[in-house]
Amino acid sequence: MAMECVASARKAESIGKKFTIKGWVRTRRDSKGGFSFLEINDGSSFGNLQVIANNTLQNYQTDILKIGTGCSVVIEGVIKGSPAKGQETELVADSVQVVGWADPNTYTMQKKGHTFEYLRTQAHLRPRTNTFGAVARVRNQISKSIHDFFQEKGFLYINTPIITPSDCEGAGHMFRVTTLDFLNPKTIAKAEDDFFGKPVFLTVSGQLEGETYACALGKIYTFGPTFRAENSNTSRHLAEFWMVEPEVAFNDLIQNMDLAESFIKRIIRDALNQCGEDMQFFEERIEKGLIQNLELVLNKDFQRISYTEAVEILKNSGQTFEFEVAWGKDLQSEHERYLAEKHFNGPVILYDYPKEIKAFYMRLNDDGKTVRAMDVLVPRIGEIIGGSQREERLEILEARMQGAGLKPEDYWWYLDLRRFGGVPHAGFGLGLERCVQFITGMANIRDVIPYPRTPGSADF
RNA sequence: UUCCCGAUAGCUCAAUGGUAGAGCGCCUCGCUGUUAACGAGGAUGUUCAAGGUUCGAGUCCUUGUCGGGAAGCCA
Repeated sequence: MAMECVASARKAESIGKKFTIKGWVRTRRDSKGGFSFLEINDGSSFGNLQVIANNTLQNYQTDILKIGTGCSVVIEGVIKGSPAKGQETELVADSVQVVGWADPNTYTMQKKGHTFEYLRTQAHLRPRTNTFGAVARVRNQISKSIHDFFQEKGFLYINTPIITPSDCEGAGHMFRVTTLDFLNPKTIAKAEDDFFGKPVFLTVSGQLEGETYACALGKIYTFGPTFRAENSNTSRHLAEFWMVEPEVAFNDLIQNMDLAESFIKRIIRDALNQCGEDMQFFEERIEKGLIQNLELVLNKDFQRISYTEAVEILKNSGQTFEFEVAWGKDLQSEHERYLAEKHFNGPVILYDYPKEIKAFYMRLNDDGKTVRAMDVLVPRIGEIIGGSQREERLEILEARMQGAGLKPEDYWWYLDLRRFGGVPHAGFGLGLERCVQFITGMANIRDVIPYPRTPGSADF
């Protein structure tokens, strides 16, 4: 990393070296001592590089004194130790070239605090702020950790289709993909006339296709965009989000839990180690106690209890919940948060849920009432991972599909995995944006993806 | 989708039914190895939209639009 960027220029080992820095001005402060301070950011680190621009520069009066927040510049100079507090190094400019001006009367990114609500209307410029720069870097690190984690374990990265004729969950609304013009009814004919000759949708999960590759190649993961047309208006839902879905042949639910736990811990460890300055910012300005909470999750063994045990704990908790706790009912957010935040004060994995509240493909237990499902709950977020051991027995799977109102013949290829060389296998899904929320402490999911897509809103 | 809250200067917000305000940002000047710099002065308004009540509406009523919070669904 001998690149000439702000991140390296800020390090003491760069003192004495000649640098060319290309970036955007955050602030300018003039000194009547005969020079100006410029704070430059180029995205390579959270902190800015302080530049000293002396009034002996030929364009000092004509350009430099007019530089404001948002201007792009190319600056050449030598890195020196900074005589004042606040930064280790500074760049003493030999030349300052303004590449692009930013009119301070119309430029919407001001030097000081904007609300996240306002910045959402400026999604194209918000990456120039401290917060969104930090989110982008941490999100990138998480994506890298995801690939590193699985690649180092020998998983294959599989790209499952985004346009699909199958409905993975058997529930939930999907986005229809069509070339038919619904605004012009005269042209509408039949579904067979559509581009693919049948109804197709944007994927809600790559799991089923992922299973086919796991049942051939052993260990795989998918990592791509996912779409849900649910009318969910919350700080934790997007219509378009990114999901990671590992799938491992021959794994059972316990091995699935082990994988999920080490996976989460790897992401946390990398974020703390690789994004220290960004994480410190989130700790100080976004969520107090964030780092301590992450270290708690990193250092604690995840508690593992069955759904049935969880129901008993909640019933005996003495807490009054808005929603009733009863075996057979799904746990509500308040219940999950009580378990992760109050009762265990740390991450919890719940498993063996009633079959009625879980998907058809989860393996039925011998009790006939529960399935090999698991949810990983963490403090502050609640469910961050959901997964299961898959049903590998053909007859039971067919029966459960029919019980869920699905036609087994529509899933002939999925059932073939059970007909030919079938094996136990297990996997889980992690929503990337929820993971970014968990790591950064950002309260609203719309602020951890560059261009959020939510019901009634697809700007930019 | 349900419930609650909100919409006023570029931004964040004030304003008993009676003359439209402040802080920040911006501009000018001053001061300073400054760093959310500081001090003084200045410019800035279709009060979200459409109706209604009233002598008079930013303020009250109705509808709509947009935003936020909580819940449900989930990742």
